[in-house]
Amino acid sequence: MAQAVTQRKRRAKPRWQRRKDERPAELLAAALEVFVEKGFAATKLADVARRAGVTKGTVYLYFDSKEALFKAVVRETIVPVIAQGEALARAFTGSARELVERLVREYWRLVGETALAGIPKLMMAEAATFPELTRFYYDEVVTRGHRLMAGVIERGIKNGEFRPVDVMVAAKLAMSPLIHATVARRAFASCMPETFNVQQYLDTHIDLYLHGITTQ
Amino acid sequence: MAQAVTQRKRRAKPRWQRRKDERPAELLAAALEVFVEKGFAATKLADVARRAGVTKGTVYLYFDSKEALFKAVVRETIVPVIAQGEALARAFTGSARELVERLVREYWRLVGETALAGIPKLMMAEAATFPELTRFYYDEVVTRGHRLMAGVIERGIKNGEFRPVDVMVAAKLAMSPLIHATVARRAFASCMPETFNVQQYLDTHIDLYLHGITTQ
Amino acid sequence: MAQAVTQRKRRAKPRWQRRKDERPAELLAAALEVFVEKGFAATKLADVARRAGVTKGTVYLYFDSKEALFKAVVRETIVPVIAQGEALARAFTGSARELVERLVREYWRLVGETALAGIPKLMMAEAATFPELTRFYYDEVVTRGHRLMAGVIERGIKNGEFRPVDVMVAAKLAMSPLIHATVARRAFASCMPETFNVQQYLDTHIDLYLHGITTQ
Amino acid sequence: MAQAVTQRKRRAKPRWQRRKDERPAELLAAALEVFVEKGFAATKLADVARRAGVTKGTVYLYFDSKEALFKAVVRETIVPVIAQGEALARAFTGSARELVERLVREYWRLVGETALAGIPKLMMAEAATFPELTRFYYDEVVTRGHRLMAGVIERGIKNGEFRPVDVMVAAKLAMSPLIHATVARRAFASCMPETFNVQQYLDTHIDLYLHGITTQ
DNA sequence: TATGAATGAGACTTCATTCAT
DNA sequence: AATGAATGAAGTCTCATTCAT
Repeated sequence: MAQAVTQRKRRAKPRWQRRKDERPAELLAAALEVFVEKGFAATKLADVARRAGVTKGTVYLYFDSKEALFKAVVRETIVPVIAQGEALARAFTGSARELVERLVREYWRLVGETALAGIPKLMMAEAATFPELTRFYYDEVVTRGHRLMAGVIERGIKNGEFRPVDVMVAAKLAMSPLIHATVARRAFASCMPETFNVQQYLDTHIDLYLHGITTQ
Repeated sequence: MAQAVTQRKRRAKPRWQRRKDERPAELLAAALEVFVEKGFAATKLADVARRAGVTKGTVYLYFDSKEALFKAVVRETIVPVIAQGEALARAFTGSARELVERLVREYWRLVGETALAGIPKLMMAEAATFPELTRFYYDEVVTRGHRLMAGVIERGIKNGEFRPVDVMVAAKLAMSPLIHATVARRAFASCMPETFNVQQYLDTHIDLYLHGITTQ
Repeated sequence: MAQAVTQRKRRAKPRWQRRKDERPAELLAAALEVFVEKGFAATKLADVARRAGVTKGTVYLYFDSKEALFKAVVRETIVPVIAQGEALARAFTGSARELVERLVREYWRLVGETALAGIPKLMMAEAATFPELTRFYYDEVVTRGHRLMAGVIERGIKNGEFRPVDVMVAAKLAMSPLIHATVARRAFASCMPETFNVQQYLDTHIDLYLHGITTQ
Repeated sequence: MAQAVTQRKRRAKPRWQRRKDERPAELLAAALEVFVEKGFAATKLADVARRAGVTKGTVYLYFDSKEALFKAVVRETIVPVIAQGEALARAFTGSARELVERLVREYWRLVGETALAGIPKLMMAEAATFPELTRFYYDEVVTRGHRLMAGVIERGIKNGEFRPVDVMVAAKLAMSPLIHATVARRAFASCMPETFNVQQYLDTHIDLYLHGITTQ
């Protein structure tokens, strides 16, 4: 009998659980989704909380304010991707052409078609509201990304694969169709015909771009 | 009698200027600025009103709601530009190469470096909030713009200037660096080095793009 | 018929009225009552608003914040009383004894038994929360009040009515039973027996105090 | 087996100290400090807990609620002082004059300059919030204190030391400068000049008061 | 036509209280 | 016995919208 009670107690589903360690990541993931969908100002913390499976108050155990949550979303989710790209470039042994193609496809695989795609959209929309965060993002993501690609292009110019061009400008032109597609795909998701084919878009970009930059 | 009325009108010193005709355009211009700067949710109608030189209440004499104002900003400011582009293409007599270049530069002149640059940014940011407006924008601006460029590319393929490619995809690739630059320039205005040179960006885009799509 | 409509329109009681000029004073009066009753932290602005016959939002048209409202309550209601006391003393031509008695009774008439009685209570309770306001109150009310009374006592000493004592200390001792009664009466209103007689308290204080300070 | 248990106990380093007996007093002391400093509504139980060296949850092991804690602070800290005063009076063998002076000085020694000084302040500030507690305090502290002093004065009248006066009123007048000083000293601590001399205030009060009440 | 005072719904944030650990 | 993560009610403050003037 005592045992029965014990068992019932043990089995009884607790109303909530302590998850001190997992909560921040769960909250960040939920916040990313909602911020991307609604924008910063229109996001209600109650929605973020609900999506993370907690209540409003809990958010404040882990983040000081809505603004702090927003900043954490950007700061903590995007930088690792850049690092991955840099590591990829360092380890790569093939031609510059191949590396450009590889980086483009990786960007899409890691950002364009994942939840991270929301980050560029957020920054475009909210940059003016968070100047400090924007500076961080511009330095640690935008510029660093461009430099990564510029390095590859420079290698290609040096070894004769590519025509001589301003490498930073060329890097921006390699990335901008990707970033635009990332942002626009989310914005116009409901409008796009089923026939729109991202892979074809990527393939054609790579084709035209490499065709355009290659010697001869 | 008519004279009496006239006299009364003339005598009465109006407390406010009647500007029934000019007001809407002034309000739309002010609203565009503020919406672009702050986003829809963070925009205060009082700010819009102040920038237009009137007070809150006046906005409601011309627009039913903040949402209606926002929709009007988008609907009434962007469509004319597309029409201009289409007219340009119809009238153009040179090569497809030249027309592509011309359209790119015109986009920048008419949108990229004017107040209209805010519209694409707004749509990226607020698309999810206004599905109906987004559908309108996608059909009447995005798709129509792409079709315009696609027609030019098709012409180039047919007359042997360009390699055979999917014309809608190629059109998107011709435009996306422009649109991305339009949006990003606003977002990162405060971060960009003085050395960033838009003309060089446009020149290089045209150069690489045409180089990439041209036969041979 | 048209006239009937007009009349009905004119008669119809408006849902609210514009009272730009009267509102601040009405709000301050309502706020004083509620702050005194509940204390600063436990006061809800909605209560203040309701008591002033408006809604929450209206309070913010006239005061920046709850804190600003609190400070205004103190700053704008108490100083005039001190000035009145000072004027009284200046104009008085009788003996020091008579003036002490007169000031004591005036304090009670103007503060002790009016809504202003709440101010000393508020300051005792909230001093630690508003250091700057407390400094203001201490300088402009407490000290100024003490100096006023000290001046009278000094006059009494000089003309031989009173024994030589430290005039500031004696002034404080003339006032403290008044202020304490002011504060305690509110706090213990519901506990005090009907038999408690403020006039007797004042009479006895004046009697004992003057008896104590008078020569011989 | 018993040994095994012992060993396990000895080895296990207890995460918390068991202090079932000391805790309540520690919590009451901490609570008194914070309640006095901030007022009831603005006091956070987390602050009280921290000052007592425990955490929020622990408070609830000893007190049912914030309100219960507040009431306990008042009920359990002040009554003993009254009892001390009563004992002092009973045991006193000197003149009424001397006893009045002695009680005044004892009040200051035991309340005015100790942590207990906060209690009167608290009651002034929070009386309206806790009617039942206020009734208790009024009966068991205020009235009892007044009766104590009134008894002494009555003794003085009977044996011819004092003039015939209403003894309860006179008792209140003996105490009110003390209580006011107790409360005001805390409130205006930061404003008071270093030159303010409590002893002189007490001395003068005793001097004037006894001078005023003494026969001839 | 224009104003801006007034409204009131709604969001962020705090914190007393509970309860899983 | 003690902790502190989680809850959720409640309050401050904002701002789109209305309406008396």
